Amino acid sequence: MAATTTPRPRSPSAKGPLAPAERWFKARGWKPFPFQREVWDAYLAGDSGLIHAATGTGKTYAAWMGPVLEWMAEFPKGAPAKPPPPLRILWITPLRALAADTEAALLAPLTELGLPWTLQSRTGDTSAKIRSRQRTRLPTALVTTPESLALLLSRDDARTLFADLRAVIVDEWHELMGTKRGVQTELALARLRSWRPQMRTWGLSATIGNLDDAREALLGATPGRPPGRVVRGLVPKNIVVDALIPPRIERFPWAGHLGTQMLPQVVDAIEEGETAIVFTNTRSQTEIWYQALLEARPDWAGLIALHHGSLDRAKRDWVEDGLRSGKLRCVVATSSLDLGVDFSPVDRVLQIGSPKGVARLLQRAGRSGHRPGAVSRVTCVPTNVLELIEVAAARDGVEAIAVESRLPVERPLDLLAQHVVTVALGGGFLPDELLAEVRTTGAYAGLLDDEWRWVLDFVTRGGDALRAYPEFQRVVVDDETGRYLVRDKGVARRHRMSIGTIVSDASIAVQYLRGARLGTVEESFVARLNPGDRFVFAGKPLEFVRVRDMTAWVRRTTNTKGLIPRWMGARMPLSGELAASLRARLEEASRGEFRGPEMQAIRPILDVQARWSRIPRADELLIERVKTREGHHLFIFPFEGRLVHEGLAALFAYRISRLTPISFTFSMNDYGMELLSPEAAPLDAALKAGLLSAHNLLQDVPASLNATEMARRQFREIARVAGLVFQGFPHAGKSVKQLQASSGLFFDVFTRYDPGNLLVSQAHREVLERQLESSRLGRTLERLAAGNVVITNPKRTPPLAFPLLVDRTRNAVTSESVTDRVQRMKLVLEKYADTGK
DNA sequence: GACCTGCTGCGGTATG
Repeated sequence: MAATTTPRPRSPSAKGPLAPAERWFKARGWKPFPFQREVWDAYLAGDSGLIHAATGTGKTYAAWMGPVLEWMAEFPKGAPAKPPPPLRILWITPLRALAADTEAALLAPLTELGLPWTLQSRTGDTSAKIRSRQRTRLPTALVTTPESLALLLSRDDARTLFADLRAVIVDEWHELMGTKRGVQTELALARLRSWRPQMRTWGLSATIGNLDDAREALLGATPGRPPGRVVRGLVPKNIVVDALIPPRIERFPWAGHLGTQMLPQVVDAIEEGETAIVFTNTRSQTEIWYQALLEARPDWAGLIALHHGSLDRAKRDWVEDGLRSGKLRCVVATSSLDLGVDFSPVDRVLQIGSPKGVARLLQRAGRSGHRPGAVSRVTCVPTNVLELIEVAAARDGVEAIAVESRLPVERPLDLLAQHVVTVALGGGFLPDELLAEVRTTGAYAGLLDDEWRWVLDFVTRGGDALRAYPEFQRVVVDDETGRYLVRDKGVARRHRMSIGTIVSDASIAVQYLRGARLGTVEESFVARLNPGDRFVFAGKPLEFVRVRDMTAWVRRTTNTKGLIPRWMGARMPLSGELAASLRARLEEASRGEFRGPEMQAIRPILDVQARWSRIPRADELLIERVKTREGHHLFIFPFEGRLVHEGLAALFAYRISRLTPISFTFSMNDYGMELLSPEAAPLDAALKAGLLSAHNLLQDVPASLNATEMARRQFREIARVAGLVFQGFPHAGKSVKQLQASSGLFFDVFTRYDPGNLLVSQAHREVLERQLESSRLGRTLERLAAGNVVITNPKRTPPLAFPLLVDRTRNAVTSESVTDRVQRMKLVLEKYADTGK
């Protein structure tokens, strides 16, 4: 390169307040991104805000350097080395594993810039040494989880602990927001802000549909607070969504979700890259695919692994290390690998089965190409013909950045009760002051005076029903000062041990007779086993020996043919965004337009659908009437996700049965539902009578299935969070069955003797919102009522309906329970209406 | 053509 005499202009910030950060970046051959400078400037100006950017694009240092620069500006000539400054920065993350990782990443600038700081994660490394040190003094910067933060707030010296706090950074805020863990974080932030009004809050988030809501929830509803920034980092990386196309579509199944027919293509795809993650939707599916891959490629033994939430932590850590170091060629995983440590060597991501949502697919795609500017690619593997449409729809969603929203949780009173006890422990409170503080959170901004009084009564006297039991009088009022306090040592201990909002599923451990724990399976699975039975778990063929102490003892065997455990997890419905894209793709197909390789491939099947019945347009509700030996089937296709269809099926059955006595058997999936009856249902009359009307929703919708029983089950979480049931000491804990039994007892007692109990109404509300997606259900009915109904009478079961037919044989829901549901729905709706929501 | 779906996450006592 020719020498040039032109002097380079000095960077304007070379001497400014950002200089140390610029120097630090330069030393590593980096250059700050404009958004990083923007955040630093905003921080130094005293602003709070939200940064949204993809992972691996420098948002960590965007958030971290603000407080670092502030400190350096305070000591232009160098800070005194000793003693290290007290807690200034709190870094909140939803994952223990992330805490350790973050700690390592943040340490480098501290040492290189010569800051006399201490930095520790309270979680992650749970060694007794760090714990006891933190009991006396906290580090300058602390990486922690929402639960650990709540524990800190329960210390009686909480206020002095945070006396020097300058900044709180909440990592992965999109993950927390929309859950009770997020609300717990909001409450903690409100507490900290009341002590440190100048404190700055920065959130880090992936792209979601409602970033402004996310910022509001994070920054709180304090009157007169500055609006706060939303800083956009490097977001739309190049993301490629493609698919493995079945070689012979006419031989590809019309139903099913395993997808092992695609094994050869998946093996080829794994071979193309250095390291791959194969995502599946369920835990049992990872076990099945792991075995299948091993069978296809025995030479991959030791090079492939599996990862899901029921595997022992040690095993998962081993897998994550193998992925990070590049020792593993392929890991089959559930969303347990969605978040967390950065696996830079991963260059191939496959998704088996429906992606379910745009955000979810983006998250998974982002696990590859984990460097700024790199291309992220995800390859979808259909497990049945119809999923090809979902792939095309998901790509549309990714291209249009039609990412799902995370809706904030509104005033959960179980968590408020927990928080009130935490604060009573952490120095005590005066009711009016705490109420004002709680109302500065987004979640409780609309908290009613009555609700607040009810919560106070609940923690001090146990509410109306438990008045007679001293153990529920957890908080007492000091006669002289009027402060609410916890005096009882046992109450304090039990409370600290049950802080948090996560309620575990029923499970029992699986362990070698002499040796390592493998993970956990459900009690119901073990109950089916006899000694000597074989099953495959954690990728290992095992022989069941016996159950003792909540542990299933096993020994190794060689025969890989055996049962595979199944876990009853939540049912993820197709997201509203993806469902809309799906309807749009069908609409195109109905006009004879087949864009892209997936739609081209599925064309023969959709031709069958069109010949036998019809391909519905986006504004059409397709209803297929089919008569078989089994009876009269109605197949109805709103394309709104399984949960909504569950509610709709119950509603439709109820409305039809009001016209004529008739009983139905149901099945549903993400596309629609089947109502099967021995006689033909009076469909036309029902439509005329308002089958699809959203009008009488509040009277007609039981909002559904076995609502009381569902609420009763939901109450387990509420009872746990509110502190009604104590889980017991670690390792000697109560079984989940016991917990379910005692929380069920509370539910029954409250329902009968304490009709005003607000936790019971909360259980009903949570069932409606979470398990039945009632607001989406209402919107769906409005959409259906505004569109056209198209009824066809196919001779045979067409492709769209076929999976419903298969599904029903698996788990039939009879309309016996519908009658019960309908009876109960009025109760539910009255309660729902009572809460004013 | 008659065919196996159901995720993730945290925290904690006591020690004669």
